[in-house]
Formats: sequence, structure tokens, C-alpha cells
Amino acid sequence: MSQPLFRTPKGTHDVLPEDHQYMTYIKKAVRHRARQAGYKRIDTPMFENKAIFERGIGEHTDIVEKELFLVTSKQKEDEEAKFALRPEFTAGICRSFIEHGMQQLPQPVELYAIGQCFRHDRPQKGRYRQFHQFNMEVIGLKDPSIDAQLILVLAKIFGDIKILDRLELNINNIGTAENRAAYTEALKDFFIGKERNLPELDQARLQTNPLRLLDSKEEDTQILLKNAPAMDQFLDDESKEYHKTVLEYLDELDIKYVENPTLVRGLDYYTQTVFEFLDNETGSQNAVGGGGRYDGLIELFGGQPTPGIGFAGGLERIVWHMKQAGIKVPHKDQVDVFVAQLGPEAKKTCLKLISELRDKGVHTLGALGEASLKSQMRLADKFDARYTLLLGKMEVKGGTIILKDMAAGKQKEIPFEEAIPKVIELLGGKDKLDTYTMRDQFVDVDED
RNA sequence: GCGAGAGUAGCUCAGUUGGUUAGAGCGUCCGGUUGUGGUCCGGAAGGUCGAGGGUUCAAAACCCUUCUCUCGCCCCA
Repeated sequence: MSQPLFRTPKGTHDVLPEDHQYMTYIKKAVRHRARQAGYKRIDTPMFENKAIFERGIGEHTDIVEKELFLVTSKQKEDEEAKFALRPEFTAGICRSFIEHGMQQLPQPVELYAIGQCFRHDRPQKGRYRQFHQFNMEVIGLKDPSIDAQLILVLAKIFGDIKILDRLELNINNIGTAENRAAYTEALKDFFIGKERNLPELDQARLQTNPLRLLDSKEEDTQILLKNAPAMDQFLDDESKEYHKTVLEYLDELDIKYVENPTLVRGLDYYTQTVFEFLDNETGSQNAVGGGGRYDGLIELFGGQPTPGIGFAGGLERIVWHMKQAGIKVPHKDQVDVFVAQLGPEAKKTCLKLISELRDKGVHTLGALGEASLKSQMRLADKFDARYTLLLGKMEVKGGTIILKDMAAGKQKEIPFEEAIPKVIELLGGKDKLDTYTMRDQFVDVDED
């Protein structure tokens, strides 16, 4: 059907099985590295009181001003929407930190999250209205070593999934909120009388978000900026010292980075350290992950003054990079055994056999219909089964079954009751199989 | 949100200056004698040519509108 009755809403997409293998692989690296570093998993609601985003991220940021999905219900559809789908994790996690009194926990509190976020932007490659992020936050303690260690975890994750060498870590320090306010004023003052020399777009930015002028792609703007005051003149000594120490620690950890004095991030809550993992080969949507400090955010939400630093990575963009790099993801979806059957008696017996194989941890498919043996063999081949077990009328009578090695193309008849142990042996023994027991399993972290 | 390009079977694409029942490859399903896959051969299913409207004797092709995707900008994951 070229025109299905329904399709995914604009900017959303199905995560099909193949992409899920990539997603699962990435999430595994995230969980593993996070756990090693003491992070614990948290999930916050997909929608929150919209004021959380307005106040936290900033009313005049694009994310809030034009990309928020508002949520209403049937009962309240006449009222103005009170809720919004989360466009990112940090604001909700900080809300949760306060709500659950996490300042009582040993500090710092390290949290991570994986899930969907929503922004109503015009879709493009690597930019969707519903997308997946993984997110890490360290709240409650401030020290350059915390910044460096957070970045280290991310570098490790990107290393694990083999895309680190495609990325460049850019880092900057934008000072305290006061530093930033003072600098913003200075920039505005500098451009008084020069507005007309600015491209239209940047004239607007001068009003709404002057810091954004720094990384403008407009040539005229960049020329004017050469004589503009530089940000580091407005940083207090403490911020400069902090930044220097962070960089020293990164050096010590052998993390490659580029100092980028024009790196300013669009969200209002950022202070001090900001950083991004950029991909310089693609033109746009090139931030694979980014983050920074938000030392004033918890206080802004009514909590005790509490420092924090966090990061978000985009799963879809990471998947894209892995594919570009030709990375194939190992997965457990291999079909070990296909059971082919002929005749009603054999089919009945096969159901039990299939069930038992599965319980032993053997990935088993079969008894799917009334197809001819030829069709069943073809299916076994299509599903890429390693072995086929064949049970026909003759075998049922003789108490045997045929075991075929698909790659070798060889088969032999064995006693029926030897089928399961033989298959297990061929697959490398019990330890290689996909078994689990609820009772003995560690309650670890969610597999999602 | 602004600007540009694209939209033909599940996928990748043909379709000559508008002219008979819209094609190929791959994929899917079924066969190629009695119970066997991967190669080969045959057959079938699958498309109101993204949707709506208009021009015309005639439109997948031309015009308008709309939807979706892609690219650039903005922004960001």
C-alpha cells in the first residue's frame, strides 16, 4: 500500500527491530558505564507542569518559545494547557531531586535516564519531534574533578560504541550567571549603533539571545565581533581557575578536547563549564551530545542552592554515526533451531519438543503451518537457522528424528530423546544458551 | 518557524515531446512428481503513480492546493 490509512505523525518514526539492536547496544554501554561510576537510574514523567520548562530552560529559548508540545486532556480541553511533553531531562530531574528530598542523600547524587523527548521543530535528518536521549546528572557537589569525570564517562561510552574518533569534544566556560549577564549587557552595548550592519537574523538574536551571536555563521557578524569585548574579560577569577583545572584533569585523563570560546549553549540554566561532542563531517545537526553546569537551577525551582552538571546524548544521531562507520551490532536474535514437521502426529509431537528446546534456552522456531517440507526447509534457510530438526511420519514410527546442520548441509537420524541434548552440545553447551531464572537473577537495571 | 528539492509495488528505481490493460531488479508466497534449504527455472500476489482539485478527447507526466520526506537556515540531541 503506497498510501496507508495511518502513518506516524510528522517527525516521529517507528524503531524497527534492526534499529532496536543498535539502540539496545548503545543503552547497554550507557548502563554499564553509568553503573561503574555509581550512577543510578531514574525515570521522570514524559510530561510535566510546563512552568518547569519555562522557568528552567528559559522562556525565550527556542525550545520553550516555539518547540514545546503542550498537553491537555478531554476534561480540560477548554482551559489553557498546564502540562508539556518534556523537551529534555534535566529540568524534570531537578524537580524530582527537590520533591524527594535528595539533598538528604550522600552527595553528590548521580542519576541517569534513558527515554523519549519531544520538540515541535521542523524535522530533518537527525532531528525529530520524538527522539531518544540518554542523560546523566551529577547534583549536589561542585568540583572540577566532577566535570572531568562526567566527561570521561561520556568519552568511555562513545569509545565503547566505537564512534569516539568521529567526534570532537568542544569545551568552554561561560562563567557565573552574573558574569554572563554582565557580558550580555556589554555585547548589547557594543552593538548599539551597529545594528544595521548585522544581518536580519542576527539583529533579532541581539534582542533575544545576544550570546548566540558568538557562534553566528554570518560573515558580517563575525567581522564585527573581532572588535567586540571577549567573554573571558568578564569571567571572574574563580571561573577562570575552575576552567583551567577542568582542562588539567582532562589532560590527565588523556581526553582530547578543543577549547571553543564561542561555544555557548542555548538553554538559560547553563553556567560555568559547557561542552559538546560534535561531528564535523556533517554540516548541521552535528551535536551528538552536549551539556554543562547548571548551578542555579535547583534554587530557581525553590530548592536549597545546589550545584549540578549534566549531559544529554541523542540516540538517533548516535545510531546514524554507527551505521556511517559501518559498525555492525552483535545481537542475540539468531535462530538456533528450526523444527520441520510432516503429518498431524509429528506436528503434535513437535509442539512439545519446541517448547522444551525454548525452555532450555535454545532459540527455536517451527510448526508454523501446513507448508510442504520444501517450504519449511526454505523457511529454515531464510531465518538463518543453524540446525533443523525434521520429524516425519517415519521418524515418529521409529522413535527417531533427523538433525541437519544447515551450513554443512549434512544430516543424520538420531533417537528422538537424544535431540535436545545433542542440540545443546552442538550449540556449545548450557552456558552458551539463552536461559534465565527470575529467582536467581540480580535485580539490576531495566533492560529498556 | 523560514527557504529549496523530491514523492511511481515492501525496497532500489525505469517510464522517451501528455496517448492503448503502469514496468524491471531485489524481496515475499507457491511450484519444478512421491519427505529436504542455500544455486537454477517457472508462476502468483502486490500499485486508485503521496492526497485533493484543475487544464485536456486523453495526465504518473502540465497547473494549483495539501501532506510527507530530504537539504539549507534557525535551534539542538
